[in-house]
Amino acid sequence: MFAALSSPVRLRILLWLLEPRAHFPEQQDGDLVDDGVCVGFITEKIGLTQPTVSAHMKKLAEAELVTSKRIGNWIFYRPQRKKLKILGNWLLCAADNSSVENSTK
Amino acid sequence: MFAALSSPVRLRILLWLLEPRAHFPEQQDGDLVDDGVCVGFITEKIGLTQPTVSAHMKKLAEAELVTSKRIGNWIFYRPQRKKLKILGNWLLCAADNSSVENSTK
DNA sequence: TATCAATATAGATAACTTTCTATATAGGTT
DNA sequence: AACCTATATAGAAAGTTATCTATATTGATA
Repeated sequence: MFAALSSPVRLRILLWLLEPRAHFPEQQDGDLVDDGVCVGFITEKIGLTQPTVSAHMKKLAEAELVTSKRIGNWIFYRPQRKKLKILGNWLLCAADNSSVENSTK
Repeated sequence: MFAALSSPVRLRILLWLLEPRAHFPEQQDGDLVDDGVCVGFITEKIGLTQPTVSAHMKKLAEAELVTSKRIGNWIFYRPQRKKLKILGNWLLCAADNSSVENSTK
């Protein structure tokens, strides 16, 4: 998870996905919030090639920070807010020294 | 910060530093909690060479996840709990950002 | 069925990271 | 001062990651 977040490109994309209406135009075939953002929009905004973006999205998905959903030709990526909250709480917990030594990573 | 945490070795070390009494023997010249843990202890426990550990500690320090303090010959590393809390809260905040949240927990 | 459009996969290359060995530095001790 | 001990820095080799171009896959459409 930290590895997935450690790339500035991926972190930027994830933050965009968390507030899709602030960063992307409306989509015809899928709702920005309910369905996610299509790869084409992300590719255009980040300014890298489409295969590179695909690879980044794969890593975010493997870390379960996003989920994907196909509608027609498009694949929509949506952030997994629950996962981010778990990570946030885990950090707070670790910072407070609450003798939790889990290694479920 | 995420880059610093993305190495399993560094994450492990940081978690040890957060609970030093659970993971290290007492030190003569510095208190495990108040002063931090010396590089020698960390090196022995992680099973890498001393220069490698030094490099890892440098990265953690550059990310301000630890601070260092010299006492005599030793350098003691102590975790920056405040920084971890800031990161944890930032993640929680980012996760909550957008308006609509489907509660499929 | 042939074609198109959106995304994924494969493979190559460059850049970065991790680790090591050897050596330097800085503080303490004799 | 000379030496010892703990940690840092330098430099090289190996492993990993990011990026590209070219191609494959998958679903929609004419």
